[in-house]
Amino acid sequence: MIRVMIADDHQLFAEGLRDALDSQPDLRVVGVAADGSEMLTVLAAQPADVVLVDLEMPGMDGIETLRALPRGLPALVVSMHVNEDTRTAARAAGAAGVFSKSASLHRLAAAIRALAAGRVLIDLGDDELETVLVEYEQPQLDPGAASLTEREIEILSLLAQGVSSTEELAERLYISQKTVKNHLASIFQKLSVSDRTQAAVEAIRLGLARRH
Amino acid sequence: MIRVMIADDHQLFAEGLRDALDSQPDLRVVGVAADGSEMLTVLAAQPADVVLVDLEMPGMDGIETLRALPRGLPALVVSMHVNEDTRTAARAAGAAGVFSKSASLHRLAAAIRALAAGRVLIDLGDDELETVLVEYEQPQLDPGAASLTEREIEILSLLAQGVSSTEELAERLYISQKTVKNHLASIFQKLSVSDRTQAAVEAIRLGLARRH
DNA sequence: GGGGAAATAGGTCATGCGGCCCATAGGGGA
DNA sequence: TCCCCTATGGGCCGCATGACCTATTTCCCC
Repeated sequence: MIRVMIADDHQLFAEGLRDALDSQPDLRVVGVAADGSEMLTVLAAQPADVVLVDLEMPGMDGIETLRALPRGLPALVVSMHVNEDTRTAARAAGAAGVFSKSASLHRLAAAIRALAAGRVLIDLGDDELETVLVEYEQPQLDPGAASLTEREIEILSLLAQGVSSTEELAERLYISQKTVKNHLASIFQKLSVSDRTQAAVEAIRLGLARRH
Repeated sequence: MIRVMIADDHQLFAEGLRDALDSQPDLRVVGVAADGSEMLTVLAAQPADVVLVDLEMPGMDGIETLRALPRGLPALVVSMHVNEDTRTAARAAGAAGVFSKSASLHRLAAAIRALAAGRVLIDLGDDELETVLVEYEQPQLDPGAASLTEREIEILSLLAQGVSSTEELAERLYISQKTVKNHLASIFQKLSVSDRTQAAVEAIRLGLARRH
């Protein structure tokens, strides 16, 4: 689980980003601050693995904040307007990457995973950056969840939508009820749960509810 | 269920807001567009009850978009910088409300509910606006969910956390297993579901997972 | 060509679950 | 005062569920 902290004075943006990143199964936003000094305060009480910093903030702005961050804590700059000047300034202040607010959530999540894994993105060319982001675009699931088969994921997805009875699951998948029960038994093992209710809760947590 | 559509060229903001609003049990984001003309296209295929429009967009900007919207579709302007000029321009173009991106998610959700109920916020003074937002700050739950008792919500909350067996539920609440089953039966009726798996899925959808 | 994983399907069995009865105590509103 | 709702608890019953084991076909990879 990668712990993320956000510093941005636009509350709607920060709270929206928080919910969006929290809906990634391997990311967890552990704090939201309106400026740099607030983030440093929160960080003291609540450690994080990656921080997102807006450049334009009242009070302690992004560049000052980057300089004040603990060494070894990767910081991603997320700014409204990104150009060569801001990129140079962010690099000099120690940022590990720069993204525009016009970037996609998908790419931002990938960048956060890359930073948490120790990669530095800010010196990469466009092609290299793209390669790294593709590498990290999938959520890093728990070992159990990662070994789920296609069919198992399909059943979990239905469970997460409230299709709970063996009968209806079998009808939806055009297979016998016995096979459904076999798949469920396999799912229970892999997710370390003991019934379909816990499996459904876990499926939702893993973000398997929307697929297919 | 209030259907919401978002037009904003900052993809990260739009996607974050989408996930954040979707996590409100009574709101559903049915479309995200990068500018006004794209939103009009999406609207043609997918009706919405309220639209959120950014003022600063490339292509068809916010004011033009407001003018082009169907009559009777309430629009909320969500802009980076809100001042008297933008407010006047938005009102003239037919916006029902104006919010800064520094507003809180909580207030924005309340404003969306107010707009969906036919209220117009843009002409209100600060105190009046506050009164209306307080009135709409709670999610408008389904009739069934609204009549849940405290104890039933407590059980749903545990279910949503994966506490699924009658035995463990009884232990957690210091009551007999029989009472747990009675509460569950009552929950099934109110939520129109037939087992605890469906109840858990519904509880998570209603946002009951975090309480207590 | 052979080995392994995935998807399919069957059998058995104890137990948990949900449906439908009922009862009592307490609190709050008509 | 009386009634309704909530929380608590019980009994009974039929069936679904989960645990354990075996088997076949297909497909991919070594």
